[in-house]
Amino acid sequence: MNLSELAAHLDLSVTTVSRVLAGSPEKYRISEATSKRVLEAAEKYNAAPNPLGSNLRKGQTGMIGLLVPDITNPFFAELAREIDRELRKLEKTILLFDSGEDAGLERNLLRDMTSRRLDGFIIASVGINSDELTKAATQEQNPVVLVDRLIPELNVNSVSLDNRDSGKQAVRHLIDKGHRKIGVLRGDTQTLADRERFEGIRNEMKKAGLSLEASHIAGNGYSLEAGIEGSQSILKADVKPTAVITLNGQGILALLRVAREYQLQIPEDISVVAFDDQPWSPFINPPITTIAQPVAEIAHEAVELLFNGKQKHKAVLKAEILERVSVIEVRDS
Amino acid sequence: MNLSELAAHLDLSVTTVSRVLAGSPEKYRISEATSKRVLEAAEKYNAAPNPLGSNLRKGQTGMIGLLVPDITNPFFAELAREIDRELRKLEKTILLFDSGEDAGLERNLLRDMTSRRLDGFIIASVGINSDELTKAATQEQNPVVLVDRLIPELNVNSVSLDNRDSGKQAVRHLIDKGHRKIGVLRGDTQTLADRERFEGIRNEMKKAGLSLEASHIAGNGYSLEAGIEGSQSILKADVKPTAVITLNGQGILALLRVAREYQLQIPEDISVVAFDDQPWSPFINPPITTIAQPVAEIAHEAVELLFNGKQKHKAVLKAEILERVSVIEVRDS
DNA sequence: ATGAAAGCGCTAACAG
DNA sequence: CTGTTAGCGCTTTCAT
Repeated sequence: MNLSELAAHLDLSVTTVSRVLAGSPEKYRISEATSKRVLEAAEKYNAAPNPLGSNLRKGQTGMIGLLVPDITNPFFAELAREIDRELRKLEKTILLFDSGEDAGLERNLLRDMTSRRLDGFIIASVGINSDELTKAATQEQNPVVLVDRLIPELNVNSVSLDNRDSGKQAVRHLIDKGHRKIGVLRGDTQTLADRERFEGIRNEMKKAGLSLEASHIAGNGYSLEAGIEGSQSILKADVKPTAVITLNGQGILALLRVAREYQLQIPEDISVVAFDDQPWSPFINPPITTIAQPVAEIAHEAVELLFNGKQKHKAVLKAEILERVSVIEVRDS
Repeated sequence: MNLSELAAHLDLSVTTVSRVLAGSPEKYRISEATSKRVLEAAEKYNAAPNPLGSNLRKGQTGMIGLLVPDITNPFFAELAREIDRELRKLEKTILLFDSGEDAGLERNLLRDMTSRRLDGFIIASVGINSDELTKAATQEQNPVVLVDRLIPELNVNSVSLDNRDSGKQAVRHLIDKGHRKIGVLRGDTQTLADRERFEGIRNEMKKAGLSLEASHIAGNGYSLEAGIEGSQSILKADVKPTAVITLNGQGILALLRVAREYQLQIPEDISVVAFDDQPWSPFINPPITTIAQPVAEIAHEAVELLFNGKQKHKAVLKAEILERVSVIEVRDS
C-alpha cells in the first residue's frame, strides 16, 4: 500500500503521512496521537513510501555504482563486501557492474552506469583509459572515486596502494633472506599498478647492487594462460632465479602449477612472494608469503572520499607483507 | 540535459523525443527527418532520458536484488558474475546485498531489499528461515527465485543442486578407489544442503555395506574455526579414516591446515574430496578432487525462472566430480 | 499541527 | 506523423 492510500484510510493528507514515515514528526510538530496512528496503520497494512516516487522527487537513489574488473577475484570480492558494509551505514546499496577484465565491455557498462542517476561511482577499471572512463570520471554530475586500478592522466579522487613501496617490500624480504637472483611474473604491463610494482622492485634491487635478468621477467596479462606461459619462461631460464615475485592474483596460481609440472619444490627449489593475499594463501602447502592490501581500509577511504571528499584527493595506502613459509633462507647464490 | 529541455530546443514535444530515444521511431511513424534531428541533438547535448522518471512511470527499475551469504565465497562470486551476464542481455543490473552469513543482518537486508521496488529477487539466504524471508518469498508483488540455500517450507521457484546425488558421487568415487573408512566434515547442519549431502553420503555407504563412524563425522558452521575444530576431531580419531569429504568451501581449507599440522600427507595418508570447486583447486599441491556445481547453469536457470517462470518450479541440477590427485587408491583397509 | 498544490521527468492513452 | 493531457508517488513550499 502506498502513502496516498494510507492517507485516505486515515483521513489525513499524504503530506502528514509522509512526514511521519520519514521519521521527522517533531520537526513538523505532528501530534503524538496522529503520529502513532500513522505508524500503527503503516505496520498493519504493510505500507511504506515507494522509493521510486521519492527518488524522482529528491533526485537521489540511495545507490552507488561499483564497477570491478572481476568480482571473482578475491580482492574485488572482498572490496565489494567492505564497501557494502560502509554503505549500509549510509543506507546506501551497491549496484554491481562486472567487466570481466574486458575493456570493451567496460565501456558499455560505464555508459550504462552513468546513465542511471546514481549517488556516486566507485570505479576499479581494467586499468586502461577510454573515452567513457574519462567522461565518467570527469563529469561534475556525480562524485567518483577511482580505486586500485588508477589511470595516470585522470586527475580525480582515488584510493590506491603504494605500489612502489609494496614492490620494494617484496624484494627487500627476499634480499634479506639472501636471494640475489630474483624473477618477476608480471600481470598486465599496461597497467599503472603493475608498472609501479615492477619499478619498486627494480629500484630496490639496483640499490642492493643486484640486477634483474631479462630472462627472469615475464608475463603479460591477467589471464591464467599468460601467467602459465610467463612462469614457464622464467622457470626454464638458463640460470634459474632462486625466488620469484608474482605481481597479481592469477600469477601465483600459474606459478604453482608450472612449478609442479617442472617438479620444483617450493620453497626448497624456488622461493615465492605473491601479490594479493588470498583466503587460501595461509592454508595451502606450503603457506604462501604474500603482500596484502588493506582492503577494508581501501573501502573505507573510498566511501569517505566519495561523500565527504575534498577535491582531488589521492589516498595512498601501504601494503603489508605476511610472512609464511614459501620463502627459504639462501646462502651464496 | 533531459528530454523536455531537448524537446524545447528542437521545438518538438517531449513525447516525440521520448519515442525516438526509446528506440521505436517507426512504431509511431516518426519521420526519418525528425528522428535524425533528435538523435543528433541528443548526441550533441549529451541528453538522455532520466531513468528516475521512467522508473516511476513504468513501475520498473531494471534492477534485480541479489542477496548472497558471502560474496567473498568463490561460489557466490561466480554466481553473481554469471547472473550479471544473464541480466545484461535483458538490460538489467544487480543490486547487491551481502549478509555475511549473518542471519540477523540478512533479515535487515531482506527488509531493505523488498522495500525498494525492484524487478525481482534472487535470494541465496543463509539457509535458515525467518519471517522476513518467508514474507519476501511469498509476496506476490515481485518474482522471487531461491538459489542454492533452499528452505524446505518455502514452496517457491528455486534452483538448486541435487545435493543427495552429489553426496553420493563423492562417496562412490571413494568407495571405487577402495576406501571403506570415510570421514565427513560438515558445514552448517541446520542447512538443507548440508543435510542432503550428508544423507546422500550415508545412504550410499549403507548400500555398500559400510558404516559411518560417529567419530568420523564433525563440523558445524561455515566458519573456518568450526572447520578446524571438526578436522581435528576427525583426524585424531582412534581409528583414522582413509578419506574425508568436506561439505563446503571453508571445509577443505580447514582440513588442509590441520593435515599439515598433524603432518599428514594428502593423498598418501589421507584422501580428500571437497565440495565446491574453487579457482585454486586445480593449482595447489596436490590438486584437489572436487564436486563442482554448474554455476553458469544455475545462474541461467535462475534468471530464466525469474522472468519467464512457470509457477512453483524447482529446478534441480546435477553436480560434476572433477577428478584430480587428492584421492589415492587403497587396498584392504 | 496539518493540508493544498506544485512538480520531479517520464510514458501511454487518446486525439487528430 | 505529431501533440496534448494525465498521472506514476513522493516531498517540499507555502498557507492557515
